[in-house]
Amino acid sequence: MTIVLEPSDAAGGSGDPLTAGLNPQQKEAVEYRGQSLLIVAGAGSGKTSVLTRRIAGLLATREAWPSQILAITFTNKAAAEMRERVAHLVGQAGEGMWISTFHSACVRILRREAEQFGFTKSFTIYDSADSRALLKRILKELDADQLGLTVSMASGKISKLKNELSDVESYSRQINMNDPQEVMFLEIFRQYTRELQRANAFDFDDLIAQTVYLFRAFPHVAAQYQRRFRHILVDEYQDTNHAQYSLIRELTRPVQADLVDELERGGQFVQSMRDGSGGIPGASLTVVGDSDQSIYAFRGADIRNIVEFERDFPNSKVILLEQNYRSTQNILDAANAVISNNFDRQAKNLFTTVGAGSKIVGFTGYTGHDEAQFVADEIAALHESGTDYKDMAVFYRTNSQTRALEEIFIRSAIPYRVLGGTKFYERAEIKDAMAYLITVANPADPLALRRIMNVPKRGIGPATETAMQRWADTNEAPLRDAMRNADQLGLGPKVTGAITSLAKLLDDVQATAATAPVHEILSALIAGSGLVEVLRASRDPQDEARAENIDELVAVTKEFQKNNPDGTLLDFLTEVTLVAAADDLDDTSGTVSLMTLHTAKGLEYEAVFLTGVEEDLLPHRMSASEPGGPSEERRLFYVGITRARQRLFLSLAMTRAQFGEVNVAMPSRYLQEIPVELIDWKQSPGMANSRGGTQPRALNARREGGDGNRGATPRASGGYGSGSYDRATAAAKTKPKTEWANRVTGTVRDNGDMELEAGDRISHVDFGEGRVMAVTGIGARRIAEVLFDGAGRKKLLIKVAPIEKI
DNA sequence: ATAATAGTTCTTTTT
DNA sequence: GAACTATTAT
Repeated sequence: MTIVLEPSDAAGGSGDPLTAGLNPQQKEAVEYRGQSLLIVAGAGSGKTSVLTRRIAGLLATREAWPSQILAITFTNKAAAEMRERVAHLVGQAGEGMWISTFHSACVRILRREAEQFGFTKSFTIYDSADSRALLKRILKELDADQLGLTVSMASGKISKLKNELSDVESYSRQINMNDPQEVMFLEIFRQYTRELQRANAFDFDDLIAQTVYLFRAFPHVAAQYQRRFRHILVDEYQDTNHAQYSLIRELTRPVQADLVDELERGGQFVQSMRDGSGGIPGASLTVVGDSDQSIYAFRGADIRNIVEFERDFPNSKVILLEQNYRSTQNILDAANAVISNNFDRQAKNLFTTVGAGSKIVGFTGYTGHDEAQFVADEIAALHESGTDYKDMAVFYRTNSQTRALEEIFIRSAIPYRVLGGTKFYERAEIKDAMAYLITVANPADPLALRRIMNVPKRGIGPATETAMQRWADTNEAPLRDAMRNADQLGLGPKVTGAITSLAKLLDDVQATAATAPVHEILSALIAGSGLVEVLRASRDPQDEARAENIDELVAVTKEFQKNNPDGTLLDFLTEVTLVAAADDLDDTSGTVSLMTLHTAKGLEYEAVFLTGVEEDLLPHRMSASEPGGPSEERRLFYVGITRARQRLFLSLAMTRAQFGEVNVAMPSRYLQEIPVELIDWKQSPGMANSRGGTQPRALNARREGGDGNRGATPRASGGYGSGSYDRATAAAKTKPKTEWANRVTGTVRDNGDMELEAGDRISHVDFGEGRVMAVTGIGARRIAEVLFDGAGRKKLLIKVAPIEKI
């Protein structure tokens, strides 16, 4: 993403390149010097530019060394972009700054200081799935479901407590000991905490909370960082939670004279930093945010942090950026109208000088697929008229909405990529391979060890595992030792052999881990365990895809080693765990981006499709019961709208398939908040409802699809046995549109080498009959341009489109 | 110990 | 529709 700053009327050709082209408010935000500064930056107001120029200014004037700057961003991607843009402005002078996310910065600090409080620097990080797995074990052991406790309740509550900086001790003091459920939860919390400590692991929330704990418990440690960071800048401040807020508070605290003396004795340079009392004054703090874009309350983000900033940090300067350099006035009018329905907000009105622009386009489909087809058609049309695919994005509220979109996009030969969602690293086989790496990096972690114990199958079942656990408990030794001493467990010779050889493999690889490159460690583990070998030998076609995924992981480690020649296994594991959905964005060349509204924050596109604008989806059903839920959902909608530069499309469906069943959907309440004259409805909710004169293409399609005629011709021409052909055909008859649900194996339908040329007549599941106008592309990417009798012109990917020659 | 089958429950958003 | 659980049969 790039934010282009238009020269404003007020700012003229001042000589300073850092403020050239800025409006007066932006200029002030770059140049203001003081203890604390709040920049209230409306969507598209050029805040990234302001922030980078502010940093560049500090460096260029020698007010700060790079090492004295700490900038916190929301994603690693944003951090990388900021670093790049600062480098662009000041060149080499920017090296040594800390620009990272809260989590990455805390990992960096914790790795250095872990030994201060009972961890080693090789700690691992548990992602949400890992901590859920751990909680699951604990709940089962305690029979907690008897009291109605679930894993998601427990993990949600623990996360919330940690975000509030509560630990087991402080929580135990505030509960009602007569409520067995609360007592049970406390026990779960206690065991969870103990297990993490034993495993030498932190969960996501710990990374922040434990850093705060570290600073509070060890003032001399905190003093080092307070001395070091003189300028702290925080982006997306409205999304900070209490723990993150506290971290900032700790970092900006002044250092008392006696601690400065201690630093000095430790060899740190402090002389010119001391103030009158001999201490070091607190770092200067700049925060940037927009309370209208606060969308992470569910994760503990506290909007009060930004609203009450002036109270928290007295004598703060506040600068308001309201001029928008991104969107057309029509889009901004819609955004302003929507957000003004949130009553408890500070007044703010975005404006632009670029003009009204096109109207917002609205569309109501009969089904989610119909809606997706609309999106695909509009994208094709935009592409034809010169908009690059990479400048278009499709947003949705829930990840499950991708299914229909992907299916239609594949058929329509629209190149796309999904950001976030079921990520590469969440796949079971990747988690398996990663667990091998974790056991080598952090032998204390029993969770990872359990995961790989019987993967691939070695005949080590639950019974064997409990036997080992029992040995470990009685000998007060880690699980790994139980494996090394498998012969003492009194198990069968086959199992014993399997255990000892796994233990040997892990020990052998571990011995090389300090020096060997990451990809060699991984390859050794894969070769030694037979992980890929077993998958390759399987008849299940999905296993082949899984094997390829693991190969891909090896490639990733090679790439990592190339980019970080000194990178250790721990560095690799950390990086992988902390990547965010939007971090994946890098080479989006030539593809449409699909993502949730949450990952869309901070990005911008020429054309934006906001899909599923329905009640129970946006606002989401779950938000209704939460305090502040509907307002937060409205902000989410607002965030989506304001991502668009030129074109905005709002779409919804009359019916939506959710968890198997088809439900009737109602238009979102937020649609009515947009002035009618701003929207040009291609098919309004009313029109779709009446099923009257407008072309009911989806209904046509249904009838066509159900006539049973299509099943007569084989469409799987190669690679599949007759059994799978039958199944595919049967499935196609009843539910033709769910064929692509399985993305592990790629596309199930395969027209193979179907020959088509201009003039042929074909029949399509959705669009009925039509005539081929042209065929372009080669091989698997052959595309047919078809003029359908009822549905107009479409482009189809021949290989996978549900079509037949007639 | 494992593979296959049938039944269950749920899904918001994410570092 | 998927992911997990419980119950079978091998």
